[in-house]
Amino acid sequence: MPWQPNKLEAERLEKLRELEARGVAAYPARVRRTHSAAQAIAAFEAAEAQPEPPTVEVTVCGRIRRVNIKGKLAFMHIEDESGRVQLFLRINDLGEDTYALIADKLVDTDDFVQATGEMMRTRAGEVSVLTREFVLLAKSLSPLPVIKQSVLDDGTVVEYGEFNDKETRYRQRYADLAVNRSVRDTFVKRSRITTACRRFLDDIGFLEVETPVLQPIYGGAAARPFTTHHNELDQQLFLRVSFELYLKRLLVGGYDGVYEIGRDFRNEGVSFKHNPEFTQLEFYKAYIDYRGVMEITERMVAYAAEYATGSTLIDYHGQQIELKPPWRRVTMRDIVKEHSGIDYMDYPTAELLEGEIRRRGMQVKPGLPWGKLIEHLFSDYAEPKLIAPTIVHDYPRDISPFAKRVVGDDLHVERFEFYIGGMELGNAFTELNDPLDQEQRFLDMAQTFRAGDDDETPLDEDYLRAMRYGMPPNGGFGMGLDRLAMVLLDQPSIRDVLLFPHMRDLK
RNA sequence: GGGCCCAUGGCGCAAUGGUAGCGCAGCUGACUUUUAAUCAGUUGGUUGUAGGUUCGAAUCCUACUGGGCUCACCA
Repeated sequence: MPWQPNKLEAERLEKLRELEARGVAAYPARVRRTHSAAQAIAAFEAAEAQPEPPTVEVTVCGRIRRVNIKGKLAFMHIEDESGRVQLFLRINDLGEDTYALIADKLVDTDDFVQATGEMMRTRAGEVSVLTREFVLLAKSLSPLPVIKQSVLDDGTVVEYGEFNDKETRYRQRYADLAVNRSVRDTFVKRSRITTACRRFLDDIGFLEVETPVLQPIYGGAAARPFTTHHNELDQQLFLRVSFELYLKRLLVGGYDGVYEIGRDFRNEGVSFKHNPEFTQLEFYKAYIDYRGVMEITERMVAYAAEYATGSTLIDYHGQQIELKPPWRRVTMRDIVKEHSGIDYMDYPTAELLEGEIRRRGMQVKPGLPWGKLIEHLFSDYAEPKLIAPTIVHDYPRDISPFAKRVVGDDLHVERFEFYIGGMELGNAFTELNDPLDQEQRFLDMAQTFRAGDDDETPLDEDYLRAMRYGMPPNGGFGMGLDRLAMVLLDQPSIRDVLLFPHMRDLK
């Protein structure tokens, strides 16, 4: 659909024509910046503190956020990533032609400009650029939503007006970012969370790797995939649902510790904590078991919190949560018993457990495997209560095809998930490295699938071959980085930590 | 996919079946230290789309589209 300028846009187009008529380039190629807004102010304040303050000459660039024309004098605030700085613009300093661009309002809020001059302080005390040269860098044709700000004496910024329509903000994130400072901050912090995890793992000897996104056989998680097709090879491909099987092949290859941070794709429901593509962090480390993974997990999450927010004490949905290790560790059996009153070991088959669940009035799909029933009990009764960071370990074997059995316990495997703020953030195991056991698990899962559980886990022969060459014992870990960001940054929806969340087509 | 709620100028909102208004932004004018600048004047709407009820619909009904919350599946 071609652009249909609205009234405000038509006015700006008219200004664009007038600029052209006056020989002013609206989108010049040359630009020069000596200081960011924050640097310009800092440099002036440093100079000011000296006994004989030197002059501070700057060229700053940014987007105009406020214009106040007072006859032959004008003020502007321009904003770059570092913050805002005021321009002090007088007809005497700029000359009539340049000043006319401002006085005739050919330059608007939202335009990008460049200003050169000496730093000074206005009568009201605001550090400003006494602008001598004023250059339009980029004309804005569509006005952004207007939010006025006032700064109180204590430095708090009060905003008047808002741009708060969630749909428009998600669909036009660029506008959301341009207008809402706090949104910009959120994504800076999210980036720092990723950096922190990467740095933490690098520092303890992990190797960052990249594995295929397009996979002929998907696996590693119980999830429905997106399918695609390679035309030239005439090959059906799946977008990965996890990295697990490729990363563990690398341990066979001889690396002791590998991790990947990247996108997983799951063709399932969308909700406040599910997006069709999401960022996953997985690592696998040889010669440790899930106890070792627990330790890494606690330290990594605490490190990320500290690095991104400055503290391991976070505020999530009004609750204070301390992330400093050690975290509570509790078995699945104990946590389910604690919150539901059911000791599922008293009901060691699916039939018995389903009967007990129904007796207590819970709705549950008939014919679920034992482990799935336990998961339901857990997520209904226990999960929402796990606000403080909690490691829940020793999962039912029949829902965990890649984890080793707990020694002397046929029904449980060495697996844990960890919960913060009542939300699952990650999943980890002592990884299965017995190729024959693994093959049997694949076959069992296929059986379950045929029995009606619709999360297919296809048999990956190549993965089994890799394992037959010998895989070192290892601990593995997967975590949704988006969810970690939600918790650390106190955001209510995964869409608030995704720059471009998935949205339905507009028809 | 089910349930509930929402959709009105660029943005934020009003109008309880009877003339679609307000603030900000915009536009015109005044103003050489303002800062949510101020003062005077002023433009802009087929009320998400398509039907229906009614003398009359932003308002009531139906369907559709998009969004939010929630339940189910999942990380």
